[in-house]
Amino acid sequence: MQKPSIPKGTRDFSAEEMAKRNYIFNTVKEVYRLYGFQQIETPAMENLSTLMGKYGEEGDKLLFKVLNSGDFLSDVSLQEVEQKLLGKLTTKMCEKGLRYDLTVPFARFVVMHRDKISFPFKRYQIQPVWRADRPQKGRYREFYQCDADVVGSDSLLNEVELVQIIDEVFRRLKINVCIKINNRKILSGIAEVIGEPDKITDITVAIDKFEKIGLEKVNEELASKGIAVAAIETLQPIMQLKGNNNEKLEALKEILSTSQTGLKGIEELSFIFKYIKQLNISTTVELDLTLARGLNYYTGAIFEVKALDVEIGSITGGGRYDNLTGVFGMPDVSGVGISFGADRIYDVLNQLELYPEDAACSTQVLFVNFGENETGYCLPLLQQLRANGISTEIYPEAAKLKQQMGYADNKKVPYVVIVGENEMNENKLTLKNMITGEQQLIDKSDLLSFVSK
RNA sequence: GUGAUCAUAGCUCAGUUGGUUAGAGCGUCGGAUUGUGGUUCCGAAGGUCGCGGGUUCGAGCCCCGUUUUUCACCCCA
Repeated sequence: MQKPSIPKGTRDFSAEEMAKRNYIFNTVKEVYRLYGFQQIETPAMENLSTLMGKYGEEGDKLLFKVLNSGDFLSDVSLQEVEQKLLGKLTTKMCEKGLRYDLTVPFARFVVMHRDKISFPFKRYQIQPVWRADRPQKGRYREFYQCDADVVGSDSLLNEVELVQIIDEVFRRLKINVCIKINNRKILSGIAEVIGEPDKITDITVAIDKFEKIGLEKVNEELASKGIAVAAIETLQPIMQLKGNNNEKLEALKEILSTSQTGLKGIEELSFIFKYIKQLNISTTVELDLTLARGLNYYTGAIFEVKALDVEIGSITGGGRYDNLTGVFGMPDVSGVGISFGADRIYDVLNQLELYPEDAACSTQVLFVNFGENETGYCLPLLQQLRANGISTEIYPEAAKLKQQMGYADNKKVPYVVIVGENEMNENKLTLKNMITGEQQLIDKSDLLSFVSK
């Protein structure tokens, strides 16, 4: 006998866990719908050519590849195997891979269906993605993303709406969060001003760690990437800018006065903050210059959401990316989007015990099974309850009553109906309330009113 | 990819310096109670001590390898 197991970094979800997860998905879906987003789905597998090279060198390594069916060695030469030319071998043995995120497949979707899509296109997508990463806290090899993106619109109104969506979702979930916002153009401007415009990626990756590892370590990392000492020094006051959002933006205008790109970024953020102020959004929205986000395709605004009451990484992120579909031959289409990290939100809700009570229970009424005659008497009653929206079941076998009651108890069924010979003769039934333990003999026709409260 | 760490019943975990027949709680099943669950009492089933090799008279315990768990780094949600 072999012990069953599941692959590293994957999870089963129990009935109870699914109830909780669906609570999150449904909340996010409902808010997306309210803002006019439409749902799409794409396949779990994409052609490897669609995925490769879109997530950088690291990303390519983390792609799950799907072995060709049939004779997958047909194109492979002995020499390639002996020399372990892994790159060549995988392209010959695998032509498909599991999706790594929802954004790239979406870009592919837009390009393939551009004839049927009217722009701007607002889509949302809630599906699992896979990464061959080493699992650790809050990190899995299979996890869900809940993306919403607008493509084909440069308007900053989209950014404002996304902030509203974030605010709305977390208000509904009762999680206290802080929305951090920054702009890639400002980061580019900073890189220009300190005289290291080519090192923009290294700089953003380093300062993104500011909150986690502190100023000193960031400086060390910057130095190790070959950033000039003078440049690092110019960077210090910028990283530690104090004050409210407007004060920060004013200070930045001075600092970035020589950078056209930087000033454009400031203008964009000012627009967004202006509307957020008018809309009275209750969540704190903070300009955080150390927010960079690893993904390199962002070109404008970038967002990140942190839970205030739980120590966990970001639970939502997003941003603006110009030229999303360029790699697939459809230039000049800009997109902006966000992604809720459902698995981390799940952990937050669990730790804070914020799930509503009714997320757990399923069956409302269980009918005890005493045999054929009694079943015939009960089935129409089940039908009637179900027609009235009450989830109802009858125990499938005429097992011992003790066992049937135990089943109801385990499943937390609040009402049990007992019908035996006595009840049938009187055209009645016994209704037991499993919470109080009380039971009473009632008229068949009164059942619905008793259990529908 | 780098560095740690864990693995004993379905689950959570004990198990002394290497010493006879590996234990507990929970859960499951049966009974006390053949028409009454959640409480109580009695009883039972359930183990290749992750896997493979080694040291030893003797290994759950020591050594090596491997897989798995968890965690940190890289990167990321």
